[in-house]
Amino acid sequence: MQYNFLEIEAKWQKYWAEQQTFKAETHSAKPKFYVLDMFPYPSGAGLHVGHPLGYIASDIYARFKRHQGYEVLHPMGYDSFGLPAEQYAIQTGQHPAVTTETNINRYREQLDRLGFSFDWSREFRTSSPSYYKWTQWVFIQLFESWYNTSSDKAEPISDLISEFEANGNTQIKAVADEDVKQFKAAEWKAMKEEEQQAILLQYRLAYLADTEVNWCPALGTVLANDEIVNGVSERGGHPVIRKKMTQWSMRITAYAQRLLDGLQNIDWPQPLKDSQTNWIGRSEGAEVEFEVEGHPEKIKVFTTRPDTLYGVSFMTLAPEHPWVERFTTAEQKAEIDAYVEATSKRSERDRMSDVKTISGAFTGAYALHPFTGDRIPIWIGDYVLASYGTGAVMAVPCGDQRDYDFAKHFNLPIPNIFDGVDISEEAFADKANTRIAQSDFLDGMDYYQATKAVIERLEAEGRGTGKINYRLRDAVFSRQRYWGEPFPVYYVDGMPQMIPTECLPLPLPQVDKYLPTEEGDPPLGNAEVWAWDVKKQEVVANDLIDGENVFPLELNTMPGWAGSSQYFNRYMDPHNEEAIFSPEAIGYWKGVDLYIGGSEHATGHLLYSRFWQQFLYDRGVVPQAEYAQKLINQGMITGTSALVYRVSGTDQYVSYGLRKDYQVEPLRVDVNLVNASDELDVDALRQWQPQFEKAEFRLEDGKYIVGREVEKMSKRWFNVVNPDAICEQYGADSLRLYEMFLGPLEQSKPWNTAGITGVHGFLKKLWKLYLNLNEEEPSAEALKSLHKTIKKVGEDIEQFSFNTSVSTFMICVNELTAQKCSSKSILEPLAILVSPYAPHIAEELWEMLGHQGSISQAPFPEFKPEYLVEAEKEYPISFNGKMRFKLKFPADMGKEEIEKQVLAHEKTQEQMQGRSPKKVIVVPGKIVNIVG
RNA sequence: GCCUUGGUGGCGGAAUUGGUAGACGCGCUGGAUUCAAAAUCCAGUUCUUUCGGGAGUGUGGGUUCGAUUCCCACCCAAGGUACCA
Repeated sequence: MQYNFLEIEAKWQKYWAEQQTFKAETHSAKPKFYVLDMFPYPSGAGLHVGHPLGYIASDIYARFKRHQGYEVLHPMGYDSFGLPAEQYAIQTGQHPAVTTETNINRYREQLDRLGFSFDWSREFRTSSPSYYKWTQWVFIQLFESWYNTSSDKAEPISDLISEFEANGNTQIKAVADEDVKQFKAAEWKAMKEEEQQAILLQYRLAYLADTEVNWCPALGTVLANDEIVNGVSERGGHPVIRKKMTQWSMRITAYAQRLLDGLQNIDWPQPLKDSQTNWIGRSEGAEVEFEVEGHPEKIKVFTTRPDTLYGVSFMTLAPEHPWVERFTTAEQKAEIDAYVEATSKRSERDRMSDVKTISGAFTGAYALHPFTGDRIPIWIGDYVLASYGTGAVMAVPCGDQRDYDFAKHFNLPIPNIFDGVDISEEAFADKANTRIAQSDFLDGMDYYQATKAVIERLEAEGRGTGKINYRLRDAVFSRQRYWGEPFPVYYVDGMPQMIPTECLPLPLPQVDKYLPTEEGDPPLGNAEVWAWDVKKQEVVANDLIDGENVFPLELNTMPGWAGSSQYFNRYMDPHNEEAIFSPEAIGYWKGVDLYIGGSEHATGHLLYSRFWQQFLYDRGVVPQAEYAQKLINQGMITGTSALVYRVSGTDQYVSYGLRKDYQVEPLRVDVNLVNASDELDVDALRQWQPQFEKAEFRLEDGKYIVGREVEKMSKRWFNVVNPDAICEQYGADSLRLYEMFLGPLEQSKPWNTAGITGVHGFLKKLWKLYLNLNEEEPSAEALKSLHKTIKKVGEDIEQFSFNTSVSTFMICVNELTAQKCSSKSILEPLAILVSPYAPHIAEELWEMLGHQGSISQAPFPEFKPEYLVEAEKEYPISFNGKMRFKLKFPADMGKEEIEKQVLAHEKTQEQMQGRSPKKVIVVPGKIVNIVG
């Protein structure tokens, strides 16, 4: 009987689907385990072999946990709102929902072929109204909340209103807009409703504000900072400019410290934690106020070096700083105007990449030193960014290299306030070795002492305060797109109002065109039925808008990360229509125990979703502040491109080894035309593309050998390998094993289809072992092979070292084959061990062993150390640390006896060549080392 | 520049707390089987060698009886981040 993988795999996939083998029960007496994959965006290109890597790993873990007796939740769904479907809609007029549906079906087919143990009954898509109902619901919760700094958590906005009514806002400690005005209770009560709403908006966690945004004209939308790479849009590479717009934002900055602190409690990869830490960018220092000569305004600066306050010799404002025009003197106006104009023309990218050019201009104004009263010239310079800190810097050239370079360039003074340090060549920025001088009351202090002293005095004199600054900005939450979640928002006199939660979901309206309107409104501006009737509580036609009962709805939609920020909780109770999830469901599943996905989401999805979770935790919706205890980043699988070498200007192609003798240009060809020995199928190439039809080949040893290059798997390099083709030729079990066998999960590694014959051959050998099953007592050898494997594989899975378990299986099967083992008592546990990795063949073998039903719940075999005990140990005998030969001794032989026998051995004499050993080290059970 | 991760045969990669470097697989070489091919099976495969051995885990030092593993300095690659005050 042959190993017919196609038949076996189809059979069991059908069985699992029909029996709902992997359906997770929320009301289970078993302990729970939640294994989650980052859900995919279903692109039109389908899956290539790189995509399932993480899914295979998580599936192995999920299946392993089922064998261990856990109730396992292992769901899958689709992040199905997104740009590509919308772009396609713009080009073709086809509704994005249609494209998305087609792509999802293709994904599902491909996923099904790989034999994953997903509970498909829980599947959802972020673009279905039944799902985004709850995305809209969370948005409303954020709108209805503010951040209380005193209790350090989000609280209902109704509490804030009560506080305003009782005491005004002077006592309140909250995270809010910078420019909130102070008022008393009586003043609050006297305000018009509209005015009150405007103030509340300054406190809400989801708020509307005029913000300077990254506007991408080509995409017609706003982008978040992390959607911009090197100054151009991540998708499409279009230029991005700064622009002021009224936008929804999320007050994620309120959670900066908690997002930072939370990292210590979760088992996530260090590089990922580092990039979140970096992104949040906490820095400790002081905010200092400088008076300006002849002006009522005081310039606030943030500094991390308050200890160097006496070293300030000038001040630099960002050219975009709002007060630049105000401070500039008549004489300097022309120069400043020209500089501001020039800076505004430079793109962010320009300013970023050009670090050598030093530029700036003097405003003619002077600030006054808070302690000495010295006059400090105010400059502007494009090295200061308006978006960081206060957009102003107190320049200390002796202690900061950029300030130093600026001072040198413009001949500004560089006072030295460090004891015993030479600053004639460069600034001195070493905090640890700082000793302050020429600084009045700070002289002789180190960095810590001086910083403390300065902050104390600033606070005492009311000229500044200690401050912690974060790089993290509030997240812009509006997108000028069609294919996203609509905001559950309508506008009364320009003030946003929430649609009642019982009326959700607010579904996306139909539009004729997916482009912005002629007036420049977002695509939803094309909808004709997009107004809210507060009486009827339903969406009605726009021409009914009367400003009394019918109001316009929001035209923006939510960004890509909205739908993925709480999906992991929704899987716990995905079809609940009454609540985002039931208390029982969240109470049982609690959170994700293992989350596997790519590291590219480090500062996007993985930061925003932690923010939403913290918020929902504050509001009592979820029981844990962090939703994923452990996270693993799977590495990328790269492609191995194949190159042919065309002799310039001809139709001749020379083999790899001959290319040096000619002037050639390398061309990439389809990797599927090349075999395991790098030989090209030249006839297939001639048919592949017309340009090769008349090609002539210069061979070496009768073969055409291709060159190889490892690079990202991509259609344009012709190195994409489709998992469907692999399943067809070798089967899903072979593919699963091979993906794991390639190397450690977290590392990136190149794909080369050739190697798959190794694991495929292993499965065939495994199959053969089960063809003549018997009930005989197993040999000691066979028991040893089995228990060695149980031990190693169990340890490997817990450590996510899947590559080494595949090797272990191979060794075990090689040994059992050599032993001619057909004993059921060995092969039955072996089938369970293999089952998480190669589930189809394992099910079939389980059936051959005489079982009915699925292997998936069979208990994981127990390791018994007594089978590994050996009577003899083969000792490596090394000389000066180098192993030279081996000797066998009884396992219980003592140190002295071993030493005696080794020294007496003729091979030892040979090695020593008459020298006498200086020292002999015997580690029982390990090694013998002779020094001499 | 800074942070992080990594560097072992022709290739992917193994190597418990420091204790036999190169497991396992690909590829390659030779052989068996076959009309032939595929498939399968057997033997060999780090380099070097005067066939005794010798060298060897990015480079150079150090600790140790013993280092791929620990320490110091450096080089290279990948990922993240950046006029961040």
